[in-house]
Amino acid sequence: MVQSATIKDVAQRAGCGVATVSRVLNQTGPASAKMREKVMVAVKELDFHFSEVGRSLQSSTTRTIGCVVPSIENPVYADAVQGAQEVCLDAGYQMLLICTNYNAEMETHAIRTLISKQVDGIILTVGDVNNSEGLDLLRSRKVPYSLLYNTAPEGQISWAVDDHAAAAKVASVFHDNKHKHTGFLGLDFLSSDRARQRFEGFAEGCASHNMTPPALLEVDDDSDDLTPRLEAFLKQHPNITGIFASNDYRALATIRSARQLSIDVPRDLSIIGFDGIKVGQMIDPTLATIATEPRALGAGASKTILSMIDGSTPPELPSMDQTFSFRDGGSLTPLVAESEDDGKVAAFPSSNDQTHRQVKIQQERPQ
Amino acid sequence: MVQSATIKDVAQRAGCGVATVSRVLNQTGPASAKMREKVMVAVKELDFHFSEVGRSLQSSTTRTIGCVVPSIENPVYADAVQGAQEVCLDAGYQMLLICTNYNAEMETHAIRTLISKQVDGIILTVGDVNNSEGLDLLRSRKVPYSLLYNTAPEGQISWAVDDHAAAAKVASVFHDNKHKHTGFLGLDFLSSDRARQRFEGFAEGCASHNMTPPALLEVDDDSDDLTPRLEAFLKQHPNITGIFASNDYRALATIRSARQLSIDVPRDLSIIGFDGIKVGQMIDPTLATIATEPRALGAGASKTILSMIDGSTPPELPSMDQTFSFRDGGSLTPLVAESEDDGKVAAFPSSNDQTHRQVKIQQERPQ
DNA sequence: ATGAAAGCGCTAACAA
DNA sequence: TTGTTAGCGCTTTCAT
Repeated sequence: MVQSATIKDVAQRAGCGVATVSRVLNQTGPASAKMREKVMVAVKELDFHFSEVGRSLQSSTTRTIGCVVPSIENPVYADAVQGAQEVCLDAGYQMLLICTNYNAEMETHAIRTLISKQVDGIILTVGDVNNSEGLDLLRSRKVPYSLLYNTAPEGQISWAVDDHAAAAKVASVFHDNKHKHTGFLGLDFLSSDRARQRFEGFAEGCASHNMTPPALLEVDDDSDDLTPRLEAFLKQHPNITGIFASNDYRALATIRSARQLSIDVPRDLSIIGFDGIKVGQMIDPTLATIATEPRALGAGASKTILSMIDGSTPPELPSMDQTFSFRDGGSLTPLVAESEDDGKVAAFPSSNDQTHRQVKIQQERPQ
Repeated sequence: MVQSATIKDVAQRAGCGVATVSRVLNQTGPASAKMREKVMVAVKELDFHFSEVGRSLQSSTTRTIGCVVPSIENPVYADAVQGAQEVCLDAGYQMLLICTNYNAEMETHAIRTLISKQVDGIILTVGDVNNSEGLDLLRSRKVPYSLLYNTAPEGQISWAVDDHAAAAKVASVFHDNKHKHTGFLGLDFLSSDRARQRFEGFAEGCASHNMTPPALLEVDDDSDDLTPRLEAFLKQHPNITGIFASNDYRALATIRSARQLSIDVPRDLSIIGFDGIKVGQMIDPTLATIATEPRALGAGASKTILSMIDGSTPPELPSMDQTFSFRDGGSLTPLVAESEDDGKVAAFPSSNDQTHRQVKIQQERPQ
């Protein structure tokens, strides 16, 4: 890497002191027209640009924002980071990105690194908001930070989907469509804040609509073959008519597995996903889901950070129910109950015989 | 942001000079056991960490790699960046990410910025390899860089899919499945290197298999409603039996549009996509596509950069045909030709009447 | 209006 | 073995 021209080179070439060059270029002090001219010429000739490193050392500001997320292979984070990055760039900041792969140690290390690099602020998603070494570090160092996709602990700012409310909304949608017996498909839901919020919100929503408590289908790993698990699950809970999958990929996987089991979606089983990924609307049936706006959340987090840095008034967080919306899709269909005696009788035949299942439902359908 | 302890503070506390602290911490010179001890204690007490900014100024190295890609909303780039980032992190480097939104000005600006920040190397995808201001800049400044997803100009290194060969492979797959009349669906294909490569490779592949030259369906924008365009296209080219979409999203959109036109995929029309996104295998029909490995490419680009920086032997580029593989899927079906007289007669009924189309094909199918 | 010089945190050459 | 100091590129007093 060839040595770039420094301010000294410019000064020399322009025949003046470095201070003059600095003043001219930064418009931070007086300068005669001829000096300005000479400096500008020298700058052009040398194609001079300030070294941000020198600047940073002197100003103890780096115009860099750190961003720590689990993985941008997850499009939710990718989009959020993209949104955050754009806002930073517009404000003349660059973004240092570190992905932690859902690893707590990496998380702490990443934050340490970013502090060492003296980023002016950090946007981050942590594994556990209530127990994060990195977060403690940030607080003790008074580094501005803004949480992203974490449930905000009291008094803190987090740009996140209200998982609890969104999941409750799913329950209410199922209820509106006459589904009474539902299941929740989640991954690792006991160790992840977000998954737990979704399950609890869903369960509470079901309860408040007098639906049966959702049955839980927990998968260990997304690479698992879902089909046998789903089969066993449906055998065990034969009257389930709707499944809430904790994200869209798992919803798609569920549809696929159902198909392999000759269970038609939505005729025999309704599915609702979470996130609102783009492909959900490009497939058949389209995916009913909770649509979220990762870009907007990322952008918001950036705006919060920038306002903390320059002391301007922070952007307002969206109200809880603005962080998501239900998006209808072909994977959800209203259920026409066979009998309605007090809701005690299953709205769905309890036989697990697929043929029967299909036939019954076909009968139930409007046409 | 509270002021962190500096090396001076540590020296003071340990009762020694700054050089000693530096030597101890960097293990870069002699130090008595007791001095080492005193320093370590002071470091612990102050929770001292080096300021990378100070270090960078002095060493003119930042342990930072710049990464410039169009957009990480495109999962291909997101995955590549993730792969690149992981390799950097493992080597103790951080990554500055700038997305250009497919904008050439942004691209140049991004590169200038990264140079100002004195990144030690840059991984980048440019719009036009043969005419890039940013690339010129990098060359004149002798900044190590590695191209990603660009067709490598002679003598340069680029971690990319061989679009031309991959597209030719698609033609040969169509041929193996007895398709003779095909179409190419592309976006902005004349101004983008990659799209052009894919079209040309496909066209050449068709030619070499004595298929008719592919008909071109160019869309202006992914948000376009494809359905009417596809309808007009198929009306104009009634004997087309297979479409190669220039990426998987467009392939999915094509399937959806076909469905709206009562054209069954793959019965009436086979579709092959490009990229190999995850959802391609989760939907029905599964998507036949060119599978690529963005992570591996990103990781490779990082390794190249790192080797340029430390002067070690660079990783070997994968051979052209290792950069992709054809992945079969339900969206492609073999065609059973109606007549085979010298391949001059369409393998597909030329009527554009959908019903007829379906009926004809149903007759043709094995069962 | 301009320049000389101090100092940001660090490393490395040189002295002791 | 240890400390002093120059200097990396820049901004900012403080003289002039």
